[in-house]
Amino acid sequence: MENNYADYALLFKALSDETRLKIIDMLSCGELCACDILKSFHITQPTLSYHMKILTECGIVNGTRDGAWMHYTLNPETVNNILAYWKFITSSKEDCICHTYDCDKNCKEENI
Amino acid sequence: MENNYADYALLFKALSDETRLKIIDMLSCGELCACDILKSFHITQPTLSYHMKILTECGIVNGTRDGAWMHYTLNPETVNNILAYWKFITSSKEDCICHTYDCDKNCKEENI
DNA sequence: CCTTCATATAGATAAGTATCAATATTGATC
DNA sequence: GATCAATATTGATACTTATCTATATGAAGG
Repeated sequence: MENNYADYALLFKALSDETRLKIIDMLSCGELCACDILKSFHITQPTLSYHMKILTECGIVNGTRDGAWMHYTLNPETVNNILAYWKFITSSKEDCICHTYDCDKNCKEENI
Repeated sequence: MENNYADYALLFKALSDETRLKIIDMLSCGELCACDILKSFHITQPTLSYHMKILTECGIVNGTRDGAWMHYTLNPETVNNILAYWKFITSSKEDCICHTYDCDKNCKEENI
C-alpha cells in the first residue's frame, strides 16, 4: 500500500461534502443517471455536474455516457483503496513515520 | 449505524488535508506531544495548533494536557466509526436512499 | 514573582470551494 | 438541419480554509 498523503487527502476532500456523501450512498445499490440523482436534491443541474466531476476525477465514481445520458457507478477499486488506506494509516506499523519522519529530509525529497 | 451525512462530511473534511493525514499516521503507533509532532513539519506552531484543534474537535484525536504539554492519541472509536460508515454507505442495503430519497420530503424533515 | 517554555488565540490574507444564472455543447428525433 | 433534452462550461459571488505574524495564556523552575 503506497502511502501517498496528497492523493488520499484529495479523495477525502471529495468525501467532505454532504451532497457528495449522499450521492455515493445513492450509488451504492448500482447505476444511476445524472437526471435521476438530480431529482433527489435541491441543487441546480450545474451544481450536480460540478459534484459529479469531483467524484469522477478522483476515481471514486465511474461515469459512462449513453447517448445524451451520463450513467454513474461507484468504482469498487477506489472504494476499497480508501478503506485499506484508512486502516493502514490508523494502525501501528514497523516503519511508521512516527519513528522516521523528518520534515527536513522528506520535504527535500517531496520538493516542498 | 446512523446515517448522518453532515457529521461524516465534517470528519472527512478533517481528513482532507495532507498535514492532518500525516499527523494521524504519526499517532497510529501511540501518544505524541505537540512539540514532537511540530518537529516533523515545516509549519509554525499556531498552524499545528489549528490542525490539532480540527482533529480533536471532530473526535478523531484525543488531547490530554500534562502540565504545559499536550499529549495526543488517536480515538479508536471514531477511527472505527469512520471505517464502518465508509463500508456502510458504499454497500447496497435494503433501505438505501436510492430507493427512497426524495429531497422535497427529506429537506422538510431536515429543515433545509 | 520573574523568566522560560509549550500551547492557544486573534487578526490578516491569499487561495480554494459551493453555488447559481447564463450559455454552450452534444445527442436524439422529427 | 431545426429542435429539444441532457449534460458541461463559464463567470460571478459569498463563504471557508490554511497559513502566517503577533500576542496571550498558563505551567514549571529558579
